[in-house]
Amino acid sequence: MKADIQEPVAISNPDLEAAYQATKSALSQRRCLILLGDCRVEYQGRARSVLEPGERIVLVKADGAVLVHRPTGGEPVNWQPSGCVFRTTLSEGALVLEAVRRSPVESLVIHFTEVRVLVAAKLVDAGSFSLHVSEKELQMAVLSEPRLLLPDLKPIAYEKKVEPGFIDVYGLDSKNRLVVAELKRVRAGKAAVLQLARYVEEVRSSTPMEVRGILAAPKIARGTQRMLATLGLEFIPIDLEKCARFIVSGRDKKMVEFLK
Amino acid sequence: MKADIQEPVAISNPDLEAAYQATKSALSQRRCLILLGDCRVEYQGRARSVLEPGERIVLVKADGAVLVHRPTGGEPVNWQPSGCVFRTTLSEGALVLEAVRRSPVESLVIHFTEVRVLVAAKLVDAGSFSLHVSEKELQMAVLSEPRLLLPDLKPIAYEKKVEPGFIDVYGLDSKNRLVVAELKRVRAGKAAVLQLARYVEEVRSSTPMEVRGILAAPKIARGTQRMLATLGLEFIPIDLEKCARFIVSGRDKKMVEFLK
DNA sequence: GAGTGGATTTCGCAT
DNA sequence: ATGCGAAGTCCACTC
Repeated sequence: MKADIQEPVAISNPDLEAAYQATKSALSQRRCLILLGDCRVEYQGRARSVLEPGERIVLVKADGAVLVHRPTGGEPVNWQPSGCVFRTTLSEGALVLEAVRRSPVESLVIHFTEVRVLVAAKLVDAGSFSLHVSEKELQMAVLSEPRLLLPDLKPIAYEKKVEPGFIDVYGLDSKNRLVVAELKRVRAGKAAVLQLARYVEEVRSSTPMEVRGILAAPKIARGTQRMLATLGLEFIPIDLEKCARFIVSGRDKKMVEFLK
Repeated sequence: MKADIQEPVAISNPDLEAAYQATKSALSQRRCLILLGDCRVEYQGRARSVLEPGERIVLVKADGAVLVHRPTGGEPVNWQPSGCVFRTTLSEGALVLEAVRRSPVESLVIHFTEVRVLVAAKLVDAGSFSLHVSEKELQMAVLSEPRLLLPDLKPIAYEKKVEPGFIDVYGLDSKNRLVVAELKRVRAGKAAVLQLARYVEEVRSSTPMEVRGILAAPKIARGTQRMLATLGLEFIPIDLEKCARFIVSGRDKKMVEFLK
């Protein structure tokens, strides 16, 4: 039946010949393919690796991305980014799947000696994905509602370039002190403090104005509080929940772009 | 049959009740679980995300890691690291899989309205994984064969602690100049130059000896060459292929450990 | 448990 | 293309 080609295929314990045919069919039709079984994996490219035989889950996606997953751990042990070219062969009692890509040249070769489950399916996925309160969105929220950071903050610029890097938020407070703020959406650590310190030092050396260095984050790592004080910087805790209410959309982002 | 419990299970188009039972069974037995079907995903924790309905592949590993993969792209759209606690429910005509973890508190909720394929299997994977020519192995290769870096290098120490961090390779050349080398297995960028500069500055300030700062990498980023010259540092291109021939095994690593 | 640094990081954005 | 910084980074290792 022709319609079956579009239906998901799930085969338990196929022999290698059947797995080979199903794999070639799935790859040529750009369907997603899942192979579960005993395999050996070699990678050569930016680095080199060998994964000795064992049971893994191999996922080949519609765009040619490949993932080899062991039974544990969140990350694939081997992978290949999308856009691979495939070669499937049956040789010496093994199903060999080779995924090669250019730029950089790298190849992933998977030898299956046994396939326990094979799944092939054309997936339809048009659902939108939205991630909220990213660092960028936090920045936008603060720029559109500066009181989230300081009640009397007037932003002048954002991502202002200074020698060590970019100042997240740059502005003035009601006492005409320059405000140099570093925003972190997660707990601020030593690195954030040092980053801020470099910005503040640079700004202070370039103006006679008083400069406030502000580290704004949900919380601060233990022990870094003292470092902040030593460097004459301030920590301001921010409420991500509250900031989330002021996240600005793409269109509204343009409203603060003139600050740049 | 009891033996079947250990065999991989692959079910096509199960109704939600069957999928629910199989999912609970797989999770309680800590088997790997693959669900392919139409789902909606919500994440809340360090950030927040919503993934509207569509067909995806959900992978739950034996250690409680969760991956939600769309039909394309190498990375999961949503995930949860290992060590999650699960709750599976059937509610309002949907199979709901909730994965929660502490520290940080975050939850991933997957609502399946349709399961097209379910696979559950206990995977046995004892195969070793070895990645060659890692930064560590490059370091070991250079320590065991210093001429890979300089024809006249005599290593004194490695990972030598100085204030800014650890010096990859520390030694002397035939003219009794101190050598401070920073190794990179990929193209060296500005960061590597600055890192090396800090080490060299520190060493120079602590000795009257002449100090050579050497950045060793397959190649160097455009524009950083000049920075190197300005800072009085050297760039030495290294051949990873050649280094690979001198990669030392775990046992041999002990041979250079006295340098530490 | 938290802190540090590497990664076949990947990804996105600006140059 | 390249460079630079962020990431729900993840991950391993140290303290």
